[in-house]
Amino acid sequence: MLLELDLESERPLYQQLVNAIIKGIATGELQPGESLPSVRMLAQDLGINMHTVNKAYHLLKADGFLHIHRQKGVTIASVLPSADRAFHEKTRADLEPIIAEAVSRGMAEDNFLALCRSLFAEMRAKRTAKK
Amino acid sequence: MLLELDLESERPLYQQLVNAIIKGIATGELQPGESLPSVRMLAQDLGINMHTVNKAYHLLKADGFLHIHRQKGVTIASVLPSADRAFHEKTRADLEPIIAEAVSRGMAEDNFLALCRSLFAEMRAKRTAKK
Amino acid sequence: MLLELDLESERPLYQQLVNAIIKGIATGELQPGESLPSVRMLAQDLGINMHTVNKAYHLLKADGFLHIHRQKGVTIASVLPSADRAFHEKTRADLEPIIAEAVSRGMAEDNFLALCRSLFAEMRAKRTAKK
Amino acid sequence: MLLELDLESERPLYQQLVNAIIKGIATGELQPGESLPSVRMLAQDLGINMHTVNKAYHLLKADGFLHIHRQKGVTIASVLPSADRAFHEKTRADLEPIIAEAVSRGMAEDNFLALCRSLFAEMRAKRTAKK
DNA sequence: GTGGTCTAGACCACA
DNA sequence: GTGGTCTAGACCACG
Repeated sequence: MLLELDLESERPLYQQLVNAIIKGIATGELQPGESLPSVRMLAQDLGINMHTVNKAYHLLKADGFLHIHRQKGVTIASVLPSADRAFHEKTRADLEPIIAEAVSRGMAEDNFLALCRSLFAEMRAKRTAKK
Repeated sequence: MLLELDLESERPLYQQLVNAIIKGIATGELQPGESLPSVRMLAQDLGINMHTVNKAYHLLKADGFLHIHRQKGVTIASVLPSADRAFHEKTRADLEPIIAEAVSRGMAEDNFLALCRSLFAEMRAKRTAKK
Repeated sequence: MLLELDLESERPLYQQLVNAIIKGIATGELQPGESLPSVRMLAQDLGINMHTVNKAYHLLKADGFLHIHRQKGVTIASVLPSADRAFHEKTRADLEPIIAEAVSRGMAEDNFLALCRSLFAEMRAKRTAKK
Repeated sequence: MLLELDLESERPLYQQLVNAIIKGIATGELQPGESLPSVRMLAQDLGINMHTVNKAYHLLKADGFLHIHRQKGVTIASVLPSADRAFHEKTRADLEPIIAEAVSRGMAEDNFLALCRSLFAEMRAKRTAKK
């Protein structure tokens, strides 16, 4: 899997890593049960510090996306976390300011929904390409 | 307009302020051309630091949502910024990790779109109520 | 509040800190809403590294015992977490090996319960002494 | 005796093994004087490293639960260690953080004691069933 | 070789 | 001055 970090971004590196891995899961590039590089390996590959990778891994572990074994290393959870109520609320809170700005700028609801659909389609595209 | 800040939130206060004002515009609570409290007034009302309000105002000015006159004070722009290409790309970038997580958690696309629609409806609701 | 860390112990320093703070809450030495020293201050007082204190604080935050504000610093939660089902199960899992060894060594159930009661009494003692 | 190890657990395998064997003694599944599988056998059965089993056995030997003879193999001690003063203190130290958290979370002392009793009962249950 | 822990020290965002 | 982030490098437990 190809990971690209933007060292210039305001978004913390560990957050970018978290997003990249979740995206990898969404697109099927990372399959449940699959192994991830060790913290040190990935850190070296990305040219960042071990602890930064470690933090990303632990956040994903806390959310149930990863399993971390002391010896076997890190793997994608075989059973991924579900879209529970807490996730719905978090998503709603995240979307609100985005949609508020879209409305303020006069973006049509249909355009916004089309944008969402295209992103969903993008995830699916890689997923099926994989098969 | 009623502003609610969450001092416990991880989101910076100035960011919450920006979001709240944009939401106010989206719901019609804040009309184009309308005046906003002075930096000092709002800071006092909210019990926060003047610099925090200032930062929020200037970010909104940079985005074209506000005009800041040395004499006349702060007003909502009479012509709001449009949903230009840059905004589309920013929105796309913001939505990507959200949608990636939704997909990873097995949330159906329709559920996600329904959530977006309900947020749009919420904005509209206040808008028409206002009329 | 007096914190004592055992640098020789196998138990990680951050874990000892977590335990000490929870004990402080149990005995009433630390009251809900009360402020805790900043990570740097406490680290200096204890002669340990800032990150170690930080880790302890974040674990306690994750469990709902602490609030961490970017500016105001760290405070004991005003509403402490409850003894929910997850806590019961964790406690049961923690107690099992302890009780198994007690049984193996022929310790009478009553003696064990008396030991528990004395520990409860100890917490209460400081609590009422405080009042 | 059936041994179940949780490879995903944070608890080291050797520690789980120690606990499992002590629990076996507590429930009577393992009787004083009884033979245990050799290090190699058990390691193979459990699919774990020989050194891990070895470490568990030696810890139990140090506590007086096991005898290790070069020829006769490994057996449960015919005279089990007693609940001496050192054990009382260790138990007290182990219980303290657990009880502190229970108190902090507002768990009633009676509930906690009931939990302990149920665990004692569990051990006894298997013991009598065995007879 | 893996992650876990701890240290030391730096720069930044926030208010 | 607060916590947040990141780096660099060390030693240890585990298997």
